[in-house]
Parts: sequence; C-alpha cells; structure tokens
Amino acid sequence: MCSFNQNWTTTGASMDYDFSAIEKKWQDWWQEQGVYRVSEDPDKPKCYVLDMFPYPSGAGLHVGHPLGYIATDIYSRYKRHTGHAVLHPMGFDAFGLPAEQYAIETGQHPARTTADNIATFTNQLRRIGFDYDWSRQVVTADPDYYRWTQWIFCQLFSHWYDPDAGAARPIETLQAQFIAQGGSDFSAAEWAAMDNQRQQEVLMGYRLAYLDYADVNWCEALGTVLANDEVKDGVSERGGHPVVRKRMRQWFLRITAYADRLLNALDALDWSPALKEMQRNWIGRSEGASCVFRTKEGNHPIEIFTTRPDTLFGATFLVLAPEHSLVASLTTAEQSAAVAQYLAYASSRSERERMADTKTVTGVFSGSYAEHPFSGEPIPIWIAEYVLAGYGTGAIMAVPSDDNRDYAFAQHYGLPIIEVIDRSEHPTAEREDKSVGLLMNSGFLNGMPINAAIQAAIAELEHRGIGQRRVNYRLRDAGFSRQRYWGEPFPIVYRRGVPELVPESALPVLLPEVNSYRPTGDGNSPIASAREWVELAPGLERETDTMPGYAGSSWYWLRYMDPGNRQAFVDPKKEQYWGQVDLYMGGAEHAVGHLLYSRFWNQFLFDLNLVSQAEPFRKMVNQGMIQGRSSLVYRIEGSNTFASAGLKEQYNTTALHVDIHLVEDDKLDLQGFRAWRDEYQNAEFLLEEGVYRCGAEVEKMSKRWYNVVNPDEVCDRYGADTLRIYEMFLGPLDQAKPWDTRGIDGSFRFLKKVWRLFYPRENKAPIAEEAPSTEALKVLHRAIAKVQADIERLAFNTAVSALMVAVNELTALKCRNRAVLEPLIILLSPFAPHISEELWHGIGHQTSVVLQPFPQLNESFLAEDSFEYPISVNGKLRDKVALSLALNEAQIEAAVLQRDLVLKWLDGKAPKKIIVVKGKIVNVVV
RNA sequence: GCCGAAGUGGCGGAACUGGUAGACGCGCUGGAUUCAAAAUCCAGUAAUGGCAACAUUGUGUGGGUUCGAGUCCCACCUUCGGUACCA
Repeated sequence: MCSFNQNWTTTGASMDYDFSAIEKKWQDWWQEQGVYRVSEDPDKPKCYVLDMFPYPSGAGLHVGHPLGYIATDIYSRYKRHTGHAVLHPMGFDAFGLPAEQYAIETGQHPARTTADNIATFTNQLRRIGFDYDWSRQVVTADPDYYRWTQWIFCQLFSHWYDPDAGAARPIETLQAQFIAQGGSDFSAAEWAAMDNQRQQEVLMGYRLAYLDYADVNWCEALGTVLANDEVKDGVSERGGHPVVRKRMRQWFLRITAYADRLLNALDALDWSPALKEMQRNWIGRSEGASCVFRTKEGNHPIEIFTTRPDTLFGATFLVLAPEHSLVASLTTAEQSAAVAQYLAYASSRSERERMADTKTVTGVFSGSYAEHPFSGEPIPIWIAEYVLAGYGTGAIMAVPSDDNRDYAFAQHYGLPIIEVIDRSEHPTAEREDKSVGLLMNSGFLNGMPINAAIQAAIAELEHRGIGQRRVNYRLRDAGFSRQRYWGEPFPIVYRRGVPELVPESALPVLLPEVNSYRPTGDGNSPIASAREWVELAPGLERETDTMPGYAGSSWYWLRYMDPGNRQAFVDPKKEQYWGQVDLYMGGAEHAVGHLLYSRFWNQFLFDLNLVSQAEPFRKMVNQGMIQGRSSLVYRIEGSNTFASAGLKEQYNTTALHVDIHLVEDDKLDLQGFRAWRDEYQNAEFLLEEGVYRCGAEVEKMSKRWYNVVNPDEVCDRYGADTLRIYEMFLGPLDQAKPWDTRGIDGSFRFLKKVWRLFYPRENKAPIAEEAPSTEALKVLHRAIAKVQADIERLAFNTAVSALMVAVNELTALKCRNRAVLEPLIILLSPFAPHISEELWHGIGHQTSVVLQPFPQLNESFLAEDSFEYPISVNGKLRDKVALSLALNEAQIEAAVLQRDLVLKWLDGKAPKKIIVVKGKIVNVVV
C-alpha cells in the first residue's frame, strides 16, 4: 500500500485505459449536462432509492462507508435504464456531539467545522461517481431545513393521541372534551375551575411532545449532562469523573402512544425478519392484567402488572423494585435497618453489575404484608433488585410455581410455593410452559386450561374493580431534550413558567451566537448564556435545551422530495408522487433507534394528512460491515527487537498494531516503521528470508488499529470504477466481509479486459458493424438474464461475476460486433459508469449511456438443443453424456445403458431402478 | 439466557424451488514475452493415492428422510449481530 504506481499506461496512451482522466472527464460532463437531475414525471413509474445520510465526521470516509451507497447507486442506475423516474439523493446529518466537542476544544464554531467536513465528504463522494441529484442535498443543521424540524415539533406539541380515533388529533379537541364532560379524574366543572397553569399541566399529560421529569447522567465535575455513551462504568469517559442520576425537566415524545401501530405495521413491510424482530423486541408488547393488592398495614395499595393473571392463587409474596415509591412507607421499624442496608447495596450496583450476574438472588423483607385479593391471606412484601422500577408498575406478584426467578427467590428465602397448574398429564412440560396444564388450588379457576383461566381471572378482577386487562410495553417515551449547543433550538417560550409555542411566523428559531460552547455548569445548555436571546421580555423566556441528534433524521427523506420549498416541509403533490421509499439502505446499528423514530414521525404526519403513506420505508436492507485487515508486529518482551511472524513462537512476544500503509504483501517497510514512531527509531528486526513478515487480523476498520483504507487512495491507484466493482464483488451485500486491498487487482484487470474488448492491442480497426455470431449473442443474453435478475435481488457480487464471465468469453471469441458490445456497455454501466460512458462515446454516441434503455432479453438465444447429462450410479457421479433435449425419458435411459462406464458399474447386474430427470440428471440404482 | 444470522479449498465467495460442490476472483505453481522488471498472455490449482485413466474422501459435529442432501428434519458445537432479571 505504501508505493502507489503511476496510472496504467504504456505506449499509445489514447488506446489505453487511463481511468483518472476518464473519471474526471465524465464526472464534469455529467454535472454540466445535469444528467442526474430528476423531477416528477407523470409518464414514468417512480422509484425512490435512499441511503442513510452520513454524519460528516472529521475523519472522512473509509472504504466501508460507500458499500451501501455503491449498491443503491447501481440499483438506482438500473432503475433509470428500465424507464423509472429515480430519486436517489444524498445529504448530511449535521448536528451532533463531535462538532460541539471540537468547538469546546478549539473555539471553532461548529457550523464552520461542519461545513468543512461536509466539503470533504462531498469531494470524496463525488470521486466515486454516484448518480445523486446534488441539487436536492439537505443538511439538517441548515436553518432552512431545521425550521421544518421545529415546525413538526410544533405539530407534536399541539396534538394528542386520541385512543378512540386511533390517531393524533388537535389538542383543542381534547380541551373541548374537558369543557363538555371533564376528564378521567375530574369533572367539567372542576376543569372550568382550574386556572390556566393547572389546565396546561393537565394538557401536558396528553401532548405528543411534552415536558416531564426524568433522570439524566449528571457530572458535577464537568458541570454537564452526559449522553449514555459518554458514561463508562459510572464515571465520565472524559476525565473519569463521577456521574450521578439527577432529575431534570425534559422534553419527551409520546412514541408509546403509537406502540401498537408501530408493531402491527411491521408485518406489511419488506424488511428482513431479523430487523423486524429487533423492532418487535424493542417495542416489547405484552398482554396481561393489572391488579391492586391492599396492604395490611396502612393504606398503600400496590398495583402490579402480570402476564399470568391465571396464576393469581399461586402468588405467595409481592416484590417491589428498590426504587419503588412505596418502599419507605412499607418498611417496618424492625426491618428498617435491613432495608436501608439493602437499598444502599442496590444503589451501589451499576447497571452493568446487575446485568453481569443474574444468577445471584438478593432481596430483603419489608416487614409488611399485603392481602391476597381472592383468598384474603396475608402475603409478605419483599424488595429485590430483580424487579425493575422502569418496567410495568415496578412491582410484581411473585408466583414461584410458574416463574423461574420467583421460584429461585422463594427457594433462597424459604417462601411458600403453591402449585397452581396441574401438569401431571404432561410430565415433560417445564415451569413457565403456558401451552399445557389445568388450573388447580385456584378456587373458581380450578380445572380450566390456562388461556381460559387468564380470561376468567381478568373478568373477575374487573368485576371486583381491583384490576383490569392491560397491555404493557417495554418501549419508553423518547427523551427529546439535550443540554447542548449544536442542535435545533426548541420553538418554545415560557410565559411565567408555562411553555407555549412561538408563532409560526417566528420560525426558524435560530441558534444564537455564544461566547463559549462549554457547559454552563448548572445543567443548562450553553445557549442559556446568551441572555439577550433567552430573555424576550420580563416573564417571557426561551427554552434553552436543544433537540437530540435524531430530530433532523426523523423526517429527512421527505425533504429530499422538495428541498427548496419555503411554504411547506414538502409539497403534497410531490409527496404523493414519490410516496414511500422503495429501497432504504443503511447500517444495522440504526435498526431500532432511527428506524423506529422515523416510523413514528411518519405515522404522526400521516394522521395529520401531511403525508400519504403511513409507513415511510417499504423495503429496508442492512448492508454488512466492511472489516479492516490489521497488520501486526511482534515485539520481544522487554526489548526493542521485533520478530518476524514465522519466528514469534520462539520468543515471548507482544503483538502490536502497525499502520497498514507501512506494509505491502505482509512485508514490513523497515525504514518506514522506524520513522513511524519515536519509540521505534532504533528498532531491531529478526527477519525471515531477508524480510519482516507481519501477522494479520480481521477486525473493525478503525483509526485505532491503523487499518483504515481511504477510498481516495483506491481511486488514485485503481480508479472509482474498480473501487465500485471490487466492493460489490467482495461478497453478499448484507454480510460482514474483510477488506483486503490485495484482492482488488482482479477487479482492475476485469475493467482492463473490458477496455481491450473495444481497443485490442493487435487490432486498430473500429468496432464491427456486421451481424455477430450466435455464440456471441448467446453470451450476451446469458449475461443480460443473469445481471438483470441479480440486480433485482441485490446480488451484486454474482452480477459482477456474470459480467466477468461474459467478458472472458467474448474475449475468447474475439467478438467486436456493435450489436453485442453496445448492450454490454449498458449492462456494465450501473457498476462502472465512467469507463462505460467513455466506451459508449468511443463507439460514436453523443448522448449519455446513463439514459439508455436496459438491453432486452431474447430468451431464444438461451435455448439449448442438447444437454450434457451427468450420470450417477447409486448417487455417485460416474459418467457424462451429451444428449439431445428432444429425447424422451425412455430414450435417455436407453442411451445411458449403452455407456461403457455405466456397464462397468452395473457389473453384469440389471439396474434396480433408473431415475431420469429431463435436462438435469440421470441416476442408475444398482 | 432469549431472539436473529451464519459455518463450503490457502483466502473472499458461488451453487435457482433437493439433481455435476467449489462459478467468478485473489493467491500460488509452471511456462511465454522482456536485457531485466512491471504489465500482459497461456496452462494447472479441494485433499489423498496414481505417470495416467481413475479411485477414495470431502460443505461445523452426530443422526435421519430420499434414487440423490451444502440445500429438508432432529440433536449438538462454534462464530457474529441484537437484547438483557420485562413480571
């Protein structure tokens, strides 16, 4: 990798594949000609192909990033060839922490560094030759963009989710309802009696964007709130300062209102089962019942959630989470010391520790008892960390007979166990098996199967007014506040503490300039220090939190449809034309976060009739990660001597990563290595056959492992077309695969072979106009069939392989006919657009190959009249014979039985059976 | 633990609904060309045995279904991704 060759040229430069000149030339030409400009065309079917837009980091792109972009580029170019109006845009997710962190360190305005990084990314992307319509680029940090992010937030704030309508409705409809008939726990008269502030607090409980209190990661030393990934093992990642939970008022989005719709709509989407399953698990719907247990001492009803109300008679104790609000009031004097000790222990345990050992049973008795709602028996109330405060009601009824954790707990503390499911008919059934068994020891439920008992138990709970059917979700409402500078400001002002929207005419609310991007130290965002911006008037202050990173990315695909619109976030006509994203490509790391938020925003906008489709992404594909291939050197312990890979076993060595740019073909550049780091200046080497061999390891491509390959390097050395072909040829799109620059030669040679097809060394004659041979046509049409089918199923590795086969065969046939080579260029052009455009113009065309129709498959060229039958004897391949496909099965059988090899294996015996599959195989059973 | 994906030559990988395992490419070996190198071209390349024809073995492991299994079924092992005491 260290020494890049000059471009591939020998003599007669014009007849050689000079990729760097070709690529530059056509990129400029496409730009000038506006070849990739798209608009709505009612005469064409539409196709919307989308990539997850990147965050423009300072590091630039590595070869792993464009994998998905190349795939969608090929797909979108193919769709252009097949007559579609194709929307394939690109933009930037430009708000985020790294730019802000850089600003804190250097004082550079994040807008400035973001713009620089976008320029770097754009240059890198342009070099690869994508068919983006750059005039549609969106940047989430651009005020023209984020005014609409703010606008959508305004809609979320001014709507509530009406469960009766199953859709979002204006908050005024709820107000009207309160005026007319009151709410769930107040009458119309009581509503009327409330002051505005109180009324607003009630409404806040319904808005889809609302304020509530939540714990954040607060770091006193840094004076700021930290994101989850900035906290490692309870201390800040930077500086290692302690981080504590702190309650702060935060904005939330009520995504839980849409939980059921988000879950149900998954079925109709063309996403991988794995991806759907991740979303289902994240939403985590479970059906069951809530039930209230009265306490023996004092009036402290405990509400629990259970998915197994049928086992209520088996509930022998209750368990509260250590953080449950009733823990203090239910702890008796005798138990207070033990409980206090346990609570101290529980709060000292990090999430990580709690996760690590789920086998250890811990808990403490509160001293109090609850009353069993059906039997009236007293049952003890325990406190244990295996019950989570954040899920359900933070309290459970423990049924040791039918829950493994409850069972382990009961065993450990000697609590009673009542069997309530009779599984005697099914001796192999395990605890928690819901599919078999009849209720016993359960009063009115006795003898019922489990499902019937669940229904009966819920009915009884509802009848007695102590519980009800309930659906519970794991999904939480999404925290939407960040105490940061570099994000969208909220379009919110507080009038004497009551939040209200700024008028629409005041949008966008621009980020103020600040003197310092450092946290204020009191938990507020840096923009709180811009006092003249915050204080609009006495008693009228702006919100100083900003929106999180996912705000801008939750609707960006809609903006691409109509990026310049100043009247609306998208023109409804344009939205109706482009509709759903037909193919969405991106990394699996966004499987739950981004994809769930985006679906939620889209469902909401759909409720408001602002978009025409409930679901934004019809087909979603996750591209696999391209891994790096790291190089390793082996330092002999306690020395500055390095042993070559083959010698390392003889010594006690430490493997160290070395920059792959100092390694070629696993051989280390010794001078380069000594110059690389001061500490290696005097390094000594133990060589093998005169060279130092490095070890290698496949791992994530990362600066940290010095194994990053930049696409620019590859473009310099081989060209963008080779990069594109190689990335696709590497393996299936959705699989993780290692990048090995050594393998790229094959793709480069392939393109050179394509070039030679048009410009053979020994033949300077122009392309032949006469009719091609049947063999050449057969090769062409086989390629058309395979490439087309493979692009449709996104199997680009085998499509490239099919093109290689075609080029090899046409080279062998010395085919130079226009009628074959012209369609071949179009087949190749989605994969390698630059060389294709050059060859296309080279054979006399003036217009772009991009705009050509895809070659029409003629099946008649694929038809064969004979087939070489493999003949197996007892399933083992023994012979082959070419036979006409016109023969019937009896004729084939007869021909096979005459074969010498078959007779030899029959060894004089008559065959037991002969299986003839026409056009496939013959199997002789002896 | 649970959910999902995947285990095929020295390497990346191919094989449609069960029908010639290893397409295509890398690498490697030999040869041509060259003063030499690069580049290019030709031949070979799963393993084992054999000059060869050919034979035996072979798609993570062990069973099974089938005329026939990389592909289907059962059990298990390993790797990767997600998730995590979810009541």
